[in-house]
Amino acid sequence: MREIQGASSLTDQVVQAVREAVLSGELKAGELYSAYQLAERLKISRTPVREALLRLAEAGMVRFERNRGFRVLKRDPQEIVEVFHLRLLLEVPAAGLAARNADDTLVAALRQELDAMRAMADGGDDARFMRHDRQFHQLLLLAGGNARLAAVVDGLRDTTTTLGTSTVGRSRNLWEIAAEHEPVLAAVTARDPDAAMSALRAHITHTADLLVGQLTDEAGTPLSPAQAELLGRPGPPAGR
Amino acid sequence: MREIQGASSLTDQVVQAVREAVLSGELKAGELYSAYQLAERLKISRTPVREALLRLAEAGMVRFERNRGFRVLKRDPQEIVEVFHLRLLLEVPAAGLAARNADDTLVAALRQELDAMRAMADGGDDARFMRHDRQFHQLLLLAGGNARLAAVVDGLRDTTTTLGTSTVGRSRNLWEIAAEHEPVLAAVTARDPDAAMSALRAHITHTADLLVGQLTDEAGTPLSPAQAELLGRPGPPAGR
DNA sequence: CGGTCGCATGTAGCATGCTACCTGTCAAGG
DNA sequence: CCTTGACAGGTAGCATGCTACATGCGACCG
Repeated sequence: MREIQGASSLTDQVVQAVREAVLSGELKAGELYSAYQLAERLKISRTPVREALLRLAEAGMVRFERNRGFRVLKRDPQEIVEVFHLRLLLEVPAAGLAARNADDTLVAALRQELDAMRAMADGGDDARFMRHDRQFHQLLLLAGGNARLAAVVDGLRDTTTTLGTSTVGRSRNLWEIAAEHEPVLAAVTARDPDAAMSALRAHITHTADLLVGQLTDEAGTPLSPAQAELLGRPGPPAGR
Repeated sequence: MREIQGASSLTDQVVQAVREAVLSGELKAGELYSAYQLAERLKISRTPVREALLRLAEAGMVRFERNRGFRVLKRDPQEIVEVFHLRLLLEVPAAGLAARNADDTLVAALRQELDAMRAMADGGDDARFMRHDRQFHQLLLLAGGNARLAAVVDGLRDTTTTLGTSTVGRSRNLWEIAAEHEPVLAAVTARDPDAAMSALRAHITHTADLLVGQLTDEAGTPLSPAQAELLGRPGPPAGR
């Protein structure tokens, strides 16, 4: 018996639809929209639309403004920095635990996702690529033994996904990103926690740099020293 | 001009009410309830009740069962371990950053919260004590420079708060808990990141032990080695 | 011509109607 | 006595009605 459950609810579908609309630029950040019109456009009632927006509001993607509408929030560099700081703090140690506890099933599953990522990179299919990327990280995090940690990181990805796909020179980056997962997988295969941690740290840091660069190019405001420190100093300052 | 905004919504009030009801034992974990009846009991319509429950469901406090009702979820040791593992990963480094960046305003604010905690411990006022405890941690985390990190931790506390207040021999523990904050404050005052981190680590670990002990006493199932490892090995294995 | 106020418009938030469906019960049939 | 199946009760999920209110615009007044 399979669980269906997740895909069924109209609310869930709207959440997905709004995410994609923001990604595709159909809904622009900073702009004001109405749940009324959105419901009409989707040919459903206002209730599931509202509930979906409430969920997205809690995730920080939109904000309700009483009697005016809802606003798609802008992502500023500060936010990206914060999200990736969190990801470093959480994913790096989790990868270490995963490498320590790894079994062959995990290694095989990770390999499969990585292969899939490469295939999607060839095809230039951003969306599918991201799905497999995400799945790769999820597998790793779950293997770390903390399901809630995996859930938190998954939520964090939602907030950054809002940015992505500047659709420019993307396919080359896809290959680079896929390549960065290889050392992680190798370390897990070798059951080497330290190597897994540093490989993942490099990967996440690089991803952050790409996104931050993309945003600072647009906005023209460079990163503050304090922001840079969050990304450069993921763990306890370690050195005394 | 002051922002009011937050406290107004009926939905928010219901969220608060349900949290308190779970705490007070009015709503029992594992039991099945209906949004219908809850709305009737609160003398409001079903919509805000439903929206509040949806928010709590996302936070992992309740779960909807289609056409049956919603269930208040049981907290098992595994979950507590996961939450505190996360708190160690997030709060400890944040405390280090806070100590590094601390200014006198922060120190004064922390001192104030700690004093308030002691006063509430004297009065045996659990609820208020927890508010100041929470505020102490929030101040520290925000000083770490990552607002989102602070928000995530705040959410984590929500899920554990569901447990608390076994109301037994509590007042003595309140004093102990307050005392554990003293070294943290001292380290921040001295701008000593390492000391702040180890003090906070000790505090969080101790809190986790108390809660886990409370649960294992009830359930009789001791912690698995894997679970213990999550709490004992907060950061990157460090050595090496 | 500049400033104020009333009003039309549109929205979030709340209340309520409606439907499909899950579950427990109980009676009929083996 | 056990199995089966119709049925009543109750729920989540969705649709829709209703209200207070925030805003922009234009008329009216100074």
